[in-house]
Amino acid sequence: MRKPATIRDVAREAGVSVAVVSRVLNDGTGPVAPQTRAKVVETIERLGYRPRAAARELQQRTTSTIGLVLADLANPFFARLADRVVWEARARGVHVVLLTTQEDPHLEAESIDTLVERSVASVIATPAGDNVEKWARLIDLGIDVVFVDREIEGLEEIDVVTIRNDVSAEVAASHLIGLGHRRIGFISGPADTSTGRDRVTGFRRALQGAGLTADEDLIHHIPFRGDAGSDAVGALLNAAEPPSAIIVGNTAQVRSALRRIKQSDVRVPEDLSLVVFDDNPWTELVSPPLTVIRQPIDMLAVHSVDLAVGRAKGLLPAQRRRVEVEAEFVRRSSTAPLTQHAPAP
Amino acid sequence: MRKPATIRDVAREAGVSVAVVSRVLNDGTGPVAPQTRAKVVETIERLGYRPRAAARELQQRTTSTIGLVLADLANPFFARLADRVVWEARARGVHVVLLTTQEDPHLEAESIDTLVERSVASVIATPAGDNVEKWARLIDLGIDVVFVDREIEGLEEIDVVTIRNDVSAEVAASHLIGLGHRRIGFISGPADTSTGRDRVTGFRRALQGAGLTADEDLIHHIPFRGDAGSDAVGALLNAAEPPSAIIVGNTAQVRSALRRIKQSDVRVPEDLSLVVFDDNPWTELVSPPLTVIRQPIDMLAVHSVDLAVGRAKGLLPAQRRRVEVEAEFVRRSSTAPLTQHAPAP
DNA sequence: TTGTAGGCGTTATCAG
DNA sequence: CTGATAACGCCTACAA
Repeated sequence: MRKPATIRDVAREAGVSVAVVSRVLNDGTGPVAPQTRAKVVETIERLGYRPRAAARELQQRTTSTIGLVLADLANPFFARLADRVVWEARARGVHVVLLTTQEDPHLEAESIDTLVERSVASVIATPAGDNVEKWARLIDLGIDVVFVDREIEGLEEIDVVTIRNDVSAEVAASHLIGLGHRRIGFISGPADTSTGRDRVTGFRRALQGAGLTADEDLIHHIPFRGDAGSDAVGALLNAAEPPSAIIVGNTAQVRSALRRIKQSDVRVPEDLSLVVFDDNPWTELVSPPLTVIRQPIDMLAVHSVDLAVGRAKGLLPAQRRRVEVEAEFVRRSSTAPLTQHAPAP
Repeated sequence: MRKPATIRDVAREAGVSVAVVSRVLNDGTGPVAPQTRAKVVETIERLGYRPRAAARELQQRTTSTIGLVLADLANPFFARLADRVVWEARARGVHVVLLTTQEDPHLEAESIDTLVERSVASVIATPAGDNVEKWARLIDLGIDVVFVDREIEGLEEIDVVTIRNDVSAEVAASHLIGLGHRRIGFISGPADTSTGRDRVTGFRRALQGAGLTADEDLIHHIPFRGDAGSDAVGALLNAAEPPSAIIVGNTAQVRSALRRIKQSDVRVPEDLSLVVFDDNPWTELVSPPLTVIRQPIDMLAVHSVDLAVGRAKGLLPAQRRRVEVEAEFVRRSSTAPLTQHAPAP
């Protein structure tokens, strides 16, 4: 266990001053004679010297690190988002500190504090609760925040990157209506989340557009965590007048919902048509392959990182930006035209 | 955008010296009178002061950050591992810098350099290539490394946390043999990875134990990335004498392999029994539900973090530690007794 | 083109 | 119990 070389070691070893070494380190900072540079570079190589990030960050005001605050990496949607964000960030030379909230506002608050301590350059987050003041404090400290996928109200200066949740839900519902379905169940996220609300809004709009009225009993707002998807499906299936189609607009609950459907004796799509939010590696592996709304995760990641890094470098106009990317409706085999209800044998 | 308060601001505001503030910050460092402490705490609260991590790290030699170097977050196995690691780390008050290698040794090498710069306390990694010298350098700098899931040779002082890959594969194969299968295909990871090798080793052992000889044509080493799983299945299915069962020991390729099987007209488990490595949220949602080897991700995470943090705090015996946790064989419906081959109608 | 010196915010070591 | 003050490693004026 050797103690790492410092800039001073390099300077001494190369027979120059620390200033010169510093200049070749971050070149463009000042002039360095070609041969001097060569000598320094060689020495750096030989000593295996690497500038110490902490020292650098202390002296500069900012960092080359961004914070990524996600709800839950076990959810494939967030996992793939993280994957792309890390990738895009690396391409821009920035590191990612990863924090998860498990949808818990308290943990989220803690995470925000952590990010302040680390004085990250900026933050990409899926807000979980209403830590409005906490987020505001970040902004106030000059740490730029980008909300991705979800958003919360009461914050002016925060960029947002998301799909058009209302439109996506509307498209899904219209598809089902076009197939003749009249009673459609909708399982959404919590009513106090933007996605939970917006998707229901779009759903309602589709119904209205078709001259239908929404049956409130068919609309379920359920938590992201836990196993409520199963219960919601159960309630829907056991309703006096059960729906002929269900849209699961709560990505985290798709699995739970699907399991419940499999356990029952309803057949998809013969007895029940199904559209779920978010495509992922297994939606086309199940039987039948699922009709889905596919979020363009790459785009979400690219824009988030662009904004986060761009803001940090101060090369974006002050005005808050809102980026809405198109989600894609992918029809597979879990949706079919409404038929006279023929109970399973 | 206010500039954040420093320890000096707090000291001045509270009418004490910075030393006192520092002591209440990390208490146990020295004595502080109760009322003085109260005053300081109040001031800290009022000013919203948070100690700056960079300054702290500069002065102390170490960090409360660990590096997590994973191959690919899009793989649910790694995603869930990351989720648990972040969780366990937080429970111990440490942060996680996440880096992905995409299985690329070059990116891995870069990642290691990054971790040196950040002077992380320790690193948890799934080694991708043979960056032996790079890893050795980390060790040499006093940064402890824990390999999880995989390992590479030539490194003495690195802790390893993994399942018993050979035994797990052996169990899977024995299960199939017990069902009467004689020709069993095995799709593994690259031959230059520990998992890729060990699983095949166990597979061979099972065959030998049953007095069978392995047909080398039925053993495929394929990359983790890309779509080779599909090709491997194709080759197996189209062999002159195709296997009656396949074990997919390459977690990342399960999906690809499964897709290919679905496209073909072989029925699972009637025509082909199937065991795959690693359980995940969708293995029981597909038809038929898959028989799997389930890795105890929680355990992998707990032990990795324990080792990483424990080492960093220097409270572990010097000797390298090797933790092997039990994987679980979960029988579902994708395996069945061998029958006379009855081609699909 | 190169070198010197001050400071970034904390912690730690001593005296008071 | 409390208060100066010297590091920690790097960057950046400012001098030479």
